[in-house]
Amino acid sequence: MEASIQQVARIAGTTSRTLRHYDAIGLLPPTRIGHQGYRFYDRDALVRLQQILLLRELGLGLETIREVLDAADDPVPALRRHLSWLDAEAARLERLRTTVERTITTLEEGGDLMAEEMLDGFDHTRYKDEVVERWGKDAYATSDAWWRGMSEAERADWKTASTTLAADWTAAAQERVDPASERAQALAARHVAWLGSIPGTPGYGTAPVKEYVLGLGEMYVADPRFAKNYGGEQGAAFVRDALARYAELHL
Amino acid sequence: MEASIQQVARIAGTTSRTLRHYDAIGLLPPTRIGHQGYRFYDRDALVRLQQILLLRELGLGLETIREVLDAADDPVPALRRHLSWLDAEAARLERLRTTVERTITTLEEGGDLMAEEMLDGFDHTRYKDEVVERWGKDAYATSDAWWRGMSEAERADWKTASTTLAADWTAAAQERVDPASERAQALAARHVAWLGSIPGTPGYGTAPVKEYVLGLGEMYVADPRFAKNYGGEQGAAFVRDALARYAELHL
DNA sequence: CTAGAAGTTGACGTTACGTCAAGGTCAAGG
DNA sequence: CCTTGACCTTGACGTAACGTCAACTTCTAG
Repeated sequence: MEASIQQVARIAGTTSRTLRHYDAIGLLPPTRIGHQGYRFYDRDALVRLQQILLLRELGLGLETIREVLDAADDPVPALRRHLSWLDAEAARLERLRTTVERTITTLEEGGDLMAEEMLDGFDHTRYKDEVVERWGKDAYATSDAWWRGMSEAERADWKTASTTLAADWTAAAQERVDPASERAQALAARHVAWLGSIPGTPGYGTAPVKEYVLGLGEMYVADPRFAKNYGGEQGAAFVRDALARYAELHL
Repeated sequence: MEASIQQVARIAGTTSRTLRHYDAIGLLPPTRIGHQGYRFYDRDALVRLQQILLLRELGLGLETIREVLDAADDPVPALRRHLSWLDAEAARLERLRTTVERTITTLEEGGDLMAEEMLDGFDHTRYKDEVVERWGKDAYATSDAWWRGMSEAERADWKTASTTLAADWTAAAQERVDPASERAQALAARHVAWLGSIPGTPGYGTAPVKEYVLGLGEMYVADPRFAKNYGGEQGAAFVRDALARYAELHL
């Protein structure tokens, strides 16, 4: 039993264009090609098409589908991989959601789009809840007061310094420097000194508390808002590793 | 203060290619272009770039970003729209997850990829839990026994009949027929008769129970596994409406 | 003066088709 | 026999947001 391209498309609930596409990429060649060039499909082809469409609905790419079907492989491992991909995507969306909501809140409280950026170097304010929970209300209140007490010019200077630091981190990370190298450790020293200059930091006046530094490092990696200051997740991981080593040796 | 394309890219944590792209699509033209064709950006451009990147991280498209920034519009509505898009995406992923898991289960229980398709017309087995809960263990057991008792040939015939019915529904839906029209109601009659021919269906022997038919209609729409048999959500909604009307008038 | 770093403009590749465009094939009806 | 209409064909462009050469020019430091 043979069917034309249009008939097959209707039966399977897709379009003739899709079938031509699958032919073009070699995923589903027609059973027979008439002297006029018309494509004809038999029952086996229809079965394969159904499998393709099934897998496609699960969200797999055509290339993956081809591998699964052609290898006559057990499709379960591929499906499991796909499952974890779905999970990763869901997690990403959830993070986006959180960020968007936070941005909306910021805007509605009177901030402009840049208000978020302006605080880039001043991580605490954006993590009020976490900071309060982990380091106490006083730490937050102190640094908050310090921040609010600065003049515009002072803030600008301070921001420049922190931006420069972040840029240097990013550059080092992009050059794939070893976190244990002198260069990275020098940056870590600057970073720690910078942290120590912020009133409210645990250990302010002497040197920041080791656990505080380690915790910050993790936060840089875990949260995209921080991570982006250091060149994404990779960069943040580099910062975290360098800071961790520095903290172990010197704090 | 001016900076070259490369410098700006590093500061903002992006690439020069991206900046050229933004120039090309008119999203962020450079402040000045040197006699050599080099692009130079000033502080304002950098601010705009930061805003662009911020919005981009939230998942907005460049076109949307342009609208938000150029209209000097309140970005909150756009962000809210984006938020609901994110929600829809999350829901979609969740559905996919469920389906993939179900497929894995099916495969591990010894079914092949087609086992899922083979049961297309025989909805009950795929909804064992729901069916049992709503219509009782007996209904499920009866229809299951009936299905297993058929020969391959009988199943093939039966499948053909149900496939044809689904195809007819799909065609009618695509032609935007009115669910109350004669054609749609004739299909509904066939559908109800078909349901009535399945042992285990509530009302088997006489006519299917009205609530059962209505419930099925909702399930067709709600679950993509059913919906696809009738040409997607739109098609399933058509089937549901036609069935609902038929059930009200005749059951 | 010359290497190397950085800049430029094309242009193709990516995903899975949708959507014309231009034209050949086939069955039915006048 | 001719037309109409349905169905088929092969291109080829468009999509989102750049990555990645390629080929060439310009700037900067030794």
